[in-house]
Parts: sequence; C-alpha cells; structure tokens
Amino acid sequence: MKEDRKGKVNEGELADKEYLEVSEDEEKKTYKRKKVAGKRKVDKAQEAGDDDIQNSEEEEERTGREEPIETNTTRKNTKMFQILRGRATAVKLYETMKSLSTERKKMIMEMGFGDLIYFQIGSIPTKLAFFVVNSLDTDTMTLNLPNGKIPILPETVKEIFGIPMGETMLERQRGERRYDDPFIVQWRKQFPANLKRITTTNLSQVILETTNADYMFKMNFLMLFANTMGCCDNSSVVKYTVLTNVLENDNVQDIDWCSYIWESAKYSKSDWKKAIKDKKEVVYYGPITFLMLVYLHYTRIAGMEVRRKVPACKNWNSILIKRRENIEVNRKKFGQVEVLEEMSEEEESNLKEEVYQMIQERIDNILSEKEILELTIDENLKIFKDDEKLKNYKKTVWRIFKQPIDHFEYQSEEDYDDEDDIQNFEAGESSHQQQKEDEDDNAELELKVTKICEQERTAEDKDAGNENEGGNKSENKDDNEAKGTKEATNQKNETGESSHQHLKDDEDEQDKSEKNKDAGNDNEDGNKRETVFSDKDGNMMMRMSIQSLAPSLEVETPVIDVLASILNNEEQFSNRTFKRHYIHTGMMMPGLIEIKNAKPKDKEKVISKQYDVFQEVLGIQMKQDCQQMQMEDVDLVYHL
DNA sequence: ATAAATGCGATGATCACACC
DNA sequence: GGTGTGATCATCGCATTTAT
Repeated sequence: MKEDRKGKVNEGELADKEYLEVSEDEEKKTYKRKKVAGKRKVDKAQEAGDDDIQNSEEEEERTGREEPIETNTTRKNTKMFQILRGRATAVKLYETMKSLSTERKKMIMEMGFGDLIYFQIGSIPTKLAFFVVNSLDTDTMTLNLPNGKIPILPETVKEIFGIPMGETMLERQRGERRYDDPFIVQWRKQFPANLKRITTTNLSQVILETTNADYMFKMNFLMLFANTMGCCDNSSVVKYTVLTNVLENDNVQDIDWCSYIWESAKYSKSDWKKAIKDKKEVVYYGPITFLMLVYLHYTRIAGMEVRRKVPACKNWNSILIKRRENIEVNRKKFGQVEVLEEMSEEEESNLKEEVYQMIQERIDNILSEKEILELTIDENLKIFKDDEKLKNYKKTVWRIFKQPIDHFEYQSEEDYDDEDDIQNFEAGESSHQQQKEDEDDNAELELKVTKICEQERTAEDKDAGNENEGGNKSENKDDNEAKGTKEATNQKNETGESSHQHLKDDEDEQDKSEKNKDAGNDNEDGNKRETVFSDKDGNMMMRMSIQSLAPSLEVETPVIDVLASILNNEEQFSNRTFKRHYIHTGMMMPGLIEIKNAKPKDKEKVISKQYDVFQEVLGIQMKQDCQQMQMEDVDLVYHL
C-alpha cells in the first residue's frame, strides 16, 4: 500500500517537473494561463500535433530509469488514448442497489437477480472501455486481444452477472404490451407529466423515492437493469423493451436475460468505424459494463492479481477497474495481458468456501444485531421502568430466535402468558450472560455471541499477534502477546474509576469444556465472532470486524461506533472546559441517506424532520447528562 | 418534421501537489 | 502528516446539428 502510494507520488512529481522543464519559458506561461482560464479549457493547440507522442516517449525513458512498476496516469496519458463515452453506464444501478430495503432485496433475489444486490461498480474508466469495445468483433462475438481471443456467448453473461437464462426470449414475438396499455400508462404516471424523455436517472430516482415492493417495483428494477446493463436509447433515454414484453403473469426467471444482454452487445456496435474516425471521444449505447467485466474476468495482468469468482461482477469494483486501467495506461498499450480459460475446478471449489464464509458473516451480523437490540431494550427498560410493551418486545426477540422464521408469528399480549415459554424465556434471559445449554434443536440459533466468546482459545490460532486482543482469558495469563492490546484497553480504567466499556472477560467458565465439545472444529470461526468490545450503549464489535481489513474492504460501522464510544468515554476524564461527544453512525447514516434521496422540494422538510429524530436519539444517548442535553454551546462538527 | 447523433457546459469526485 | 487548491475525470442532460 505504502509503496504503491509512494510510487504514485514519485511518478506524479516526476511527470509534472518534466512537463514544466520541457516547456520551460513559453509553455510554462501557457500552462499558467490555462490555470487561470479555468478547468474545461484544455489547450487545443497543444493537443494537436505529435507533441504528445514525443512527450510520451520521453516519459517512457524516464519511467524506465525510475521504478518501472505500477505508476499512475498523468495528464499526458489522457491525450494518448481515445475514450469511450458510455450512455448505458452502471452508475444508476449501483446507486439504486446501495439503498434497497430488505423486502426489495428479497424480491430481487426471487427474480433471480440476487447477485446484483451488492453491485459494486459505480463507474467505468473510459480509456479501457474504449479499448474493450474496440476489440469486440460483433460477427464472431469474440474479444480480439493481442494475445488471444475471448469468445462471448449468452452463457458468458450468466458467468458475469449470474442472472437468469430461461427458456423464453425477452422480446416476445407476439402479445406484447402496446404503448397505450393501461399498465404502461400507470407506469408513466410515476414520472412528471412534463418529462418528455425518461432517462435511467429518472428511473433510479423513482425507485429511490418510493418504498413499494410490488409488481411496479419489479418492472422499475428490470427496466433499470436492462437499460444500464444492456443498452439504452440515445442520450440515456430508456428503451421500453422490458415494459412491453414482461407481462403480469410472466415468471421473470423463465426469461432469457442473458441472450438479451448478449444481443445488445452484438447490435450496439453498428457504424463503429465511422463513429471512431478522428474522434477522441466515442459515444456507445451498448452493455459496456458487461464487456468490461468479460475482459477483466478472462484476462490477467502482471502486477495485479484478482481472484476469480462467479459471477464475475462480484469481484470487481470501480476502484479495482480504475487501478487496472492505470496499469495498462502506463504500459502505453492496452491488452498486454494473459488470456485465461474458463474457471478451473480448483477455482470453483474455492467458491464454495466463499459461500460458506458469506453465510457465516450473515449469521454473525444477525447475531450482532440481535445482541445490540437486546441491549437497547434492556437499557430502555431501565429508563422506562418495567414498561410492558418493552418487555413484550424483549420476549418477541427471544421468540424469533427460538423459532424457525417461517413458524414465527407475532402473538397477542395474553399469549405471552404461555407457561412453558415464560419459563424458557426467563431461563434464556438469565443465561444471557452465563450460558445455559439447551437441548432444543432450534436453540442452535441461540448461538449466543457470549457463548462463542467464552470459547477457550486454542493453539490452532494462526496469527496470534493481532488476534489476541480481548481474546485472552483470565486463565491465559501466560499469554504474553495478548497483554499489549489488553493494556491499551485498560488505560481508560486508569484514568478514571470504573469504565463501562470492558473487554468481554468471561465471568463463567464452568461449562466451557461442554461448549468446546459442540463448538468442535468451529473454534476458529468462534474466535472471529468473539466480541472484543461492548459497552452500555449496546455498541459491540466482533473480532472479524477488525482483523481482516484487507485493501479494498470497507471499514465496518461497528468499528467506527466503537471508536466513538471509546472517545466519548475518554472525554469524561478530559480537562477541557467543554466536552466533546462523538456520535454513532447509526444516528447519522439513515438520516443522511434520507436527505440525499429526498426530492429537492421536500429536502427542507426532510432535513427539519431529521433534526427532530436526531434530537430524540441524542436524548436517549445523553440521558445521564442533563447539561449536555440542553445542547447549549453545542457546535456540530462533521468528520468524514 | 422528426428522430438520432453529437457537442458541450455543469457538476461533483478524485488526484497530485505545494505549503504549513 | 494534514490541508487547501487547481487539474483532471466521469457523467449528465440540454441544445444543436445531422440524418431519415
């Protein structure tokens, strides 16, 4: 990482210096003038002529002398390659997928588009995009690269996006909706009447502004998909293909979406030769995201390993694609890559592991959510002394984790008197901290986080160094490596009296051996789920949230929240005249998203509503500090 | 006359670099 | 190392031009 960055900086410095040196007197002035003139006015005069090529050759010499490895693109590279201006880009789909409700996600999964839910490609670098589309031979449907050919079939689409490849064609030969069909009229009503041409932007806006999860949402989603991943009309105006061809009774999974995308690729490149002639910027309406992913999935470039997964859209994101473009740009020529075959068996078996891991993570998330919820309810029970409704919520949560989800039913209040349940509930409650074994099968779901935390650490811990934080138990006193982190966390106990935040020291070790039995080989995963931090506000963090922050992974919100929690605690002991309060992501993010998604005219309203919500949540957080609650002298400072 | 293609300014995000 | 600033990039959408 560091070296990478360093390389970039070096290259940048070098390039710029060179730029100024080469162009010392006259051109330096031009450069300055350009600066003053504003951003868009790139000097046309300089651009013309073969200055560029000379420059680039010089640069090549220099980079040759420097470290030849990965460098970043510079101003001059821009001029060397034609760029592709995609009209059907992934942006809108990406934005939409980012904020889907659970219900909508479920719906998308049911349609067979589940692999797109965590779609990560928000932009497509234009220079590489041009190269890829330019390499596509639409007659044979192959990507012709310098070192080989990549055949493109409808099956390839399946491999890339993992979308349904059913029996029937999307474009039905008969019986499609007419443009005056009542449904299309209704669909059109979602948009302002004065809107002449509906773009993918409008479509994504409608999806984001509404919360319905019905047939209309299905159609909006499919329209958005077809017009961003397939092709759209000119100026990003949506094609109505999906709207006219997918009827109410159709099963979306039975449609051959792959062939539709494949055909889009085949037929969207007409008049290419004419289009690229003498132009720096070429407009393309076809499935650029798909073609790009085909190229990336079936090639490998030295200096950048990306493990292959199916569907391919899952292992590439905007940052990785951009990095890949930079590498290729700096080699002065695109396509200097090794062409790969279909995935090997070995690679495929790795996929299984990924699935296991994914499921494991989801379970962990649910458990962590559950614990937070329980703690929140407990906290509030303390405030609203023995509130019946809260108690019932507590029981509800307990019941959910007690029963398989398809058997779960909300119960009326009197039903809660059920004797057995009450007993179990109370037993469960008391075992909240100290585990109690349950012979019931469903109790596996109760896999309480605490239980896992209590698991004894075993010798099979691989990277003991970073994993030891909080994991060492009182009996593991000989575990020296663990001291460092533990001490760090204990510092706050030295500054002030008792801190609420604490490492999950196990209070009860009696049935540990028993647990280890059923934990068995699960021990390593158990450590991942180990709660390394929790506090009175229900913030908690599992080991896995912090132990594998590989490049390109995102920082999980619990990490930020825990940091906020620690800082808030520290603040109690600070000597400052004013105290700072760090706010948790949960208090900000939903509100910010709502504001972002609000219509411009509603924005004011949404913002002022958010202030109220914010105040309310703040109230809960600061319940013990009336002075703070007055919000006197409060400055809100945002750190992003 | 209409539809499609193209040009281009606006915008926001990101990068590189100078300066503190 | 952090921050401010200008350059560059990717995208959007409107206006204009060109093709049918």
